[in-house]
Amino acid sequence: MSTSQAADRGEWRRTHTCGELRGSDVGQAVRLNGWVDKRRDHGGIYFVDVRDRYGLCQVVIDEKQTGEVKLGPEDVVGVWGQVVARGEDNCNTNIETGEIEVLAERIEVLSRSKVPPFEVIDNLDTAIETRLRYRFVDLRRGPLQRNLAHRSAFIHALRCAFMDEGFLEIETPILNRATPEGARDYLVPSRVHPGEFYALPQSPQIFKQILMISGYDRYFQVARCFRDEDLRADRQPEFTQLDMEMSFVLEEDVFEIWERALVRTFRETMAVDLPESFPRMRWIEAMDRFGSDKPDTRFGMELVALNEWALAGEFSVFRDSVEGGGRVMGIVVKGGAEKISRGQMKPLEKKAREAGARGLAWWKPGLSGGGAGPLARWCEGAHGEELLKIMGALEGDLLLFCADSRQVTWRVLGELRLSLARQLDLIPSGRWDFLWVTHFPMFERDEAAGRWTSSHHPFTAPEDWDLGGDPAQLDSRAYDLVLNGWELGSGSVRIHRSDVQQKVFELLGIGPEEQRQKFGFFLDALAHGAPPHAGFAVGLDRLVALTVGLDNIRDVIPFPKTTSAADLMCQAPSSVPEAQLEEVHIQLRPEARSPQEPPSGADS
RNA sequence: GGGGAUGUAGCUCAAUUGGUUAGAGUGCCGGCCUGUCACGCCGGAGGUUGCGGGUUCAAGUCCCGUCAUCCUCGCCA
Repeated sequence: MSTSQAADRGEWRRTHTCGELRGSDVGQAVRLNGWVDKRRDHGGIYFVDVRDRYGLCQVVIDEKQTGEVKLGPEDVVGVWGQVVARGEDNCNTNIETGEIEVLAERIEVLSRSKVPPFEVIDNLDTAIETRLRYRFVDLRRGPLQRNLAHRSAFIHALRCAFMDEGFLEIETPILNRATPEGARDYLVPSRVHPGEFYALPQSPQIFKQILMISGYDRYFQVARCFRDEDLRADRQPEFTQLDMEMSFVLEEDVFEIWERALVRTFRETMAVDLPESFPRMRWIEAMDRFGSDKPDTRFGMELVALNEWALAGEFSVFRDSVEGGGRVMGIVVKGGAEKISRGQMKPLEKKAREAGARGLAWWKPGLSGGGAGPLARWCEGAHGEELLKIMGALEGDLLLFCADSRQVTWRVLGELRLSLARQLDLIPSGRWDFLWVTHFPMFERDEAAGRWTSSHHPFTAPEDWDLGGDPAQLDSRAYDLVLNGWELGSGSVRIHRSDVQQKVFELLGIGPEEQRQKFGFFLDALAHGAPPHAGFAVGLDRLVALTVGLDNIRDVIPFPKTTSAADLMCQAPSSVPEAQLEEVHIQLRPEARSPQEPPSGADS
């Protein structure tokens, strides 16, 4: 065996991948390349599994043939040899190439590997920290390779779907102008404009609207977006959207395009048949039935309104809540009387309080009235019977209640519903419950700042173009796509009239001067022939994660960042030499200065 | 910014009330083995117990601080 002779001569072409040889290839002379996986040395006979992203192939080494062979884990090798049948007794049905093996004539090590920090195996329980630090090893593992291959196929199918619908794929700038509102921007200092900064796009929103104004009536893009906000399992500081926009359309047109694209993509990449059309639900209905604007509709346990019943009863907490403009709602946990013990009520109550409730009223109805729980004494006789009827509950169920403002009631019961469903394993698997949520409110009140904010974004069209009446009551033409309780994406019919856009800015407390300064170009564009238009963007990381059964988006992203937005492999972010800062006219504040040493990454 | 969890060998974990030389599995290295495929057998190396400080005769263990990772609330138009 010689090291890198082949490399010196450039003879590293392979005839086959490690995953493709079959019984029908027996007798062929082949050349394989790959990484050394498992080795099984029996003295006179030496088995080596050689791996690439297509699979695994057993190579048999007889050192009388090949000379001495010393292979370490993850060495990159080239193997010349002959495909031979394993014989019935020696077949390995666990791998695709299990009928054959390659009898090595020559082995060359193209590249030696250090012992890897963890094994390249499918079922790995190594800490994510180590995996991210050595992501180049982690990415060799089957699950990651399958996830990224699926992601590639999935995005390809979506891209084809939009191309076939006549959409143009158009790129928009990464270096943008910082805009007020929305998430915190990632900033990039300008060298040629001292003291000025670009912002990375939170989304291509304004550019895609301008593309509509410019007549590109069907646009899409696989767009990277950046938001400098704190991370979650389903949130990375940079993420990918399939972003699109269309002119001369209504909501339904956008929905139908996406339904066709997703049906096709699920069929082509997963052999899953989605329904031709997804249900639509108004925002207010989602909130009243599920306590969430991204309801998981795979299971029931819906919220039940109990105002009338509460007013007919004697329980003053409930009565006062309703009379004070609040509401009383409840949920039924089927069979919950037995499944949720008194001791298990404590964590539920804690959860309710965390969601804003002042307490948690509950009732386990008894056979002949009464039963258990703080509410039992208020549910005796006909009043209790009435409650069971309204809620569709029976003896043996657990009934949970919340009396508060409608926002708190939604939130408390919405969270209890989800938490109980997970705890009691009520969520069926294998379901793809897509849902369009429509008619979001136009504005939300920011009490702390004493102003209105857009609940979607400030370019969203109102239901009423005159924007009359109480801003709190205005519906917008924004919509979300929800899958299994995850918000996959959002969009809206946009404002195409500069007068309406200015009115919305004013309602949001952005005065004429600020409008001119920050959005002048956009208002100008709107005043130069803007077609009515609407659009949507889907978070591909989330969608792809869901389709491979993950609740964390990290493993569908090749190089994800940690919850503190660090890249553990490259150790980004890092400090930079003073000279580089000078070029971009930046002087660090004292508390931001790091020691002279280059950053170690572990202590910044 | 707040809350919670975790941090011991390359990896995954254990270590009694604070008490002897910090152990196991796995991986790695060496030896043996001609049909293994989670190969087997024998042997070996491998530790700043995240970091800093404190309490104590004695700290992996207790206290304070700090860093990192994960989950989460706020935040994410």
